[in-house]
Amino acid sequence: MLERVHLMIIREVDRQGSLTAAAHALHLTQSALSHAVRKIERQLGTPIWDREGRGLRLTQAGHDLLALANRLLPQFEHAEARMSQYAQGRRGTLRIGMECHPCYQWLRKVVAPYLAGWPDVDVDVKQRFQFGGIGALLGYDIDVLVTPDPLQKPGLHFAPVFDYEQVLIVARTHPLASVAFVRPEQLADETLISYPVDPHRLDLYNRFLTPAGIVPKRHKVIETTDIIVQMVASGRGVAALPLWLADEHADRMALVPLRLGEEGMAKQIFIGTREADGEIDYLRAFIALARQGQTDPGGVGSGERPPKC
Amino acid sequence: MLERVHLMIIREVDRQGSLTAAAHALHLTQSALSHAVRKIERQLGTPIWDREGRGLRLTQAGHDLLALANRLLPQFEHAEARMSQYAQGRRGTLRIGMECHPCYQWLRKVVAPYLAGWPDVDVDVKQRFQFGGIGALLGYDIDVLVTPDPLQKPGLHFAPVFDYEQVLIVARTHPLASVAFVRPEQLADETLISYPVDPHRLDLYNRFLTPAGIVPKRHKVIETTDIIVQMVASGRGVAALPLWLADEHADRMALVPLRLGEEGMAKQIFIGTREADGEIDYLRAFIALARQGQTDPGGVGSGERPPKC
DNA sequence: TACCTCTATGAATCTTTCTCATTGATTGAT
DNA sequence: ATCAATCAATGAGAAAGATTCATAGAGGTA
Repeated sequence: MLERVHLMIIREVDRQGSLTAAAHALHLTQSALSHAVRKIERQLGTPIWDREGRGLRLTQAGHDLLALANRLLPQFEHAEARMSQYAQGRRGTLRIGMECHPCYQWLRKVVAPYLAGWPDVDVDVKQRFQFGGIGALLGYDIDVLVTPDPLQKPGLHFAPVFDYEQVLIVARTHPLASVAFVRPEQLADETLISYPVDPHRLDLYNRFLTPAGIVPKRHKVIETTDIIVQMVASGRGVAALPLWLADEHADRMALVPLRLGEEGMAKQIFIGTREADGEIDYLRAFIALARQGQTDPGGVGSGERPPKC
Repeated sequence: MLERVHLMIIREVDRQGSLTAAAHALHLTQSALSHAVRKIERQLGTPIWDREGRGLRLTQAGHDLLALANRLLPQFEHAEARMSQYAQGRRGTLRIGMECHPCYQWLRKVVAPYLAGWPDVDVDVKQRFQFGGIGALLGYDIDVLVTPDPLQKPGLHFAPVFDYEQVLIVARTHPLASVAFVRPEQLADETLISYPVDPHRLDLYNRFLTPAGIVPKRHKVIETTDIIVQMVASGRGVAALPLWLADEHADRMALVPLRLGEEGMAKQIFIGTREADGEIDYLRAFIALARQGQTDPGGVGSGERPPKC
């Protein structure tokens, strides 16, 4: 029978490149591994590796098993970690996925009181997903997804947590700095700075530039909000940010937030969960706390600013 | 270490309701199971069941593990099945997911030549998905998804396979039978028959009725195309079908296909795969064959009708 | 060719798992 | 209340399985 060990062997051989090295990594002798491999290959009836001289190369079957290992082993590991948390009296870990770069600051304001209110629950935040946030949610890599794209799917549930306005930030010395609002055409000759996200997922394109048939002169990609803000302040480009984030930085930097279009660009952040998890109390509590910010400005975090912004 | 056996035990105890019964189902003695359970609980540091008199009830930790078991065990089983196919010289099983009821007839015309061309590949078709077709694709429950909703996600790839026109079918005796095309208002007093799908996913609502603010008088749900057609022919309601399917039945039944709106309702069917599977030859071949129908009417199936319809 | 490195294999040993036999506890029926 | 039936727990011995040691074979390299 195909066992967890076998998957571990396959994964380790792939990582280390040889049976001998994998054996050491697994704290076994080379002989033990060889025996184990021989046995499982005989049981499955198909080789996992082609022996090429002194080396191995995965067969088609082996590739399948490696993919299986990479999918299943993390789940085993996570389950064990969770069990050991239960063992220590802790409730579990709430794994939060973020598909919304600038929401990080907002999240911190939700997580702080949550950790205080649920001392036996840990929180983990992930930001990179092989199959996107929805995939991570469906694949049980995360328990909660913070995203601007709610995407109704069976088995999932999305709830809005807050509304905000997306604005363009420019340096105070920028020619556009004094306009009442920005038109798409006015960006045709600008350098746009954004997070490293597929442009098709940026609302600045979807809802502003593309409908007007405009493409900015250049598009730079930067990971961190702080650097983006500094780049903009130094006049090297413009960027789209939530108004509340822009305001926070505008205090300290030479920045001006500009309305995108005459009406402004309204956005919403949603929080997604699996319907199957509907009864997990500490998860419900998190969502309740997150949504609370929407209607009760003082409820989340420092209270220095309404979370609705 | 948490092993596959443990998950099997947990699943089986849940299915059978008792350790003793589970033991028999697993071809073990009750004693063996008891020992195994005791050991894994000691290793994990947390009980999996609360002992209630002579019975067991899952703890929170146990529920987690049961969920894990239900997620992982099928994947082990599928992998083993695939290995045994490799062992027999077969290439594997192409698991096709269908999110498009009436496409079934089309699929048969693609599958027939595919099976002939790839004698060492099996085909399996699934139509029910816990997390929807996309979830099934991401969760490796299927390898190919046939769907009208392409839904671009990272890690997935969608390709259009054919276009068709969605029409309304009514009985030949129906008052609407002679109109040039149907307006939304004309359905306000009708009984609509559809497949059992969430109305929000029916384009008849999304693109026709809802924009006009119309709701049909009744909405009946039926599983099989044949029965739907018979119900319509007998004057008990109207239904939306692909034109080519409607035509097929119109030959034999007293049916009339009607254009939906002045322009008609154009639809497209897509075929989705995981990008990671891009190099699997028999999968590429399937997609190639499926798309072929789009441009080469004689290429798929009986040739009695252009697959584009 | 000599040498190094990697995998394969047989036999012995050690570890784990399973069964048997038995006990204690709970439930339902008489 | 007692008896019978059912279920889980446990200890000891048996069976099965995994690991190691020692060694051979094979491919690549200097």
